[in-house]
Amino acid sequence: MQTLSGVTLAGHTVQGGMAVPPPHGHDGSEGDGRKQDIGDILHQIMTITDQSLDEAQAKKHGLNCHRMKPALFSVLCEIKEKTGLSIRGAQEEDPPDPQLMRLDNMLLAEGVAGPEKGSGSASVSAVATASGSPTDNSIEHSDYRAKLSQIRQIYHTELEKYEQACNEFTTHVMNLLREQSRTRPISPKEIERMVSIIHRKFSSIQMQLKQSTCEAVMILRSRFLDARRKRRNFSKQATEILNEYFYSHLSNPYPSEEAKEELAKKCSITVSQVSNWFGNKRIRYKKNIGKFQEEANLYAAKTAVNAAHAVAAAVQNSQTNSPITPNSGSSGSFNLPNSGDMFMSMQNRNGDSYQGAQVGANVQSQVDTLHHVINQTAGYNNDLGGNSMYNPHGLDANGGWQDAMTPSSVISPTEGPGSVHSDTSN
DNA sequence: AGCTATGATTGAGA
DNA sequence: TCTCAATCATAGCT
Repeated sequence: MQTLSGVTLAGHTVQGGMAVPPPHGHDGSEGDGRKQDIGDILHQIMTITDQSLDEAQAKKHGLNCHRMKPALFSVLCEIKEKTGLSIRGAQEEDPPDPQLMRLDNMLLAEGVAGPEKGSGSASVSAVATASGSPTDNSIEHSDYRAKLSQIRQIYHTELEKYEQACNEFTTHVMNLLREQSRTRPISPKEIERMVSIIHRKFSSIQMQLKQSTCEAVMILRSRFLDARRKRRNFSKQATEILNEYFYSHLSNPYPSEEAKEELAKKCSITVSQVSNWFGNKRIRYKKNIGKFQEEANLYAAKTAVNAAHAVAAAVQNSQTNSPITPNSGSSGSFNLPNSGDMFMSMQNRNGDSYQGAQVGANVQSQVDTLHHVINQTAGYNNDLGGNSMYNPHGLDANGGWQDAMTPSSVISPTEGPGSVHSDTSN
């Protein structure tokens, strides 16, 4: 309990020239009695600490019920306001902290703060766009998303905890101060100020939380980008699968979205990696066809052997009058002879499949084509120079792929396994 | 260490 | 949004 030296309660004059009007009543005859009352209250307040709790409680009650108590308290509150506490008054209206604003903006941009943005947060799409495949559902992206949402979750949980704690503490302090205001002069303004101090303290804790969240996001992001930048050669099997597709679709080496997905699955790589691979392959093949000649022949021969096996099986099937189609058993696989450029497809341009009675005719056509391919392959064996065998006819004079209809994205629905190309017909 | 092959990135263009 | 072309960065080989 603080003593208020220099306060003259008689006439309500305060040291320093401050004059406080009497709370109520203007009658001079009441002055002495009131003076007596106030002196009494002050005395009781000053000696309250010397007494036991029970006694103090009783005194407190007595004081609370004292008729002069409201007047005295309002005077004391005003004195407090106008002396020490008022000095800080002006400084307490803080402008928003620029650092906090920066952090808030950053968290918002990263998709940590603010409303949830579905599967693709702002940063994920930013990173994805930088990588050149915004719609790619690659392992890295889902991994990044998962980790980001983890950070987001932790951030929000912690924030909620802090806010809850802050509210609880504020309520507690306010109740305490209101309670105390019955025994000591505490103005509502003072309570307000105390609340704002509490809020400031909690917001500084929140700032730490925001700062570490930002750091976590930055680290995650840089790790994610580093992992992508780090180059690792694909497995031999993966390269083989990609090359097989490339050389069997040499007239139009633009896999459809579906084909890319399938290749990605088969090679255990991402769709964007497949796109990168084909992009690189097309450009490098075009730049130096001679260098790739041998590779091309190799894969042509390989495809032919696969074709032989498949057609043999198909012939056997048609002989036993089975209603099976050449596609059955491995539909969707681009390794099938009828999925590559070498062979006639079971599917026409509109994407409609030939059925039933047509099977025999198609098998015959495949056998014919196979003869052609096998003849060529034999030519390769007899002529190791080989340059005449694999004709890069897909390329036009301008370096573009001649019947490269439209890049995959446009034609893809009818492309994919079973589209018609003419690599072997020329 | 130097070289080549190859996966990834970037910017322009359609 | 996709592709091309140039380029970067690294793996793997000699």
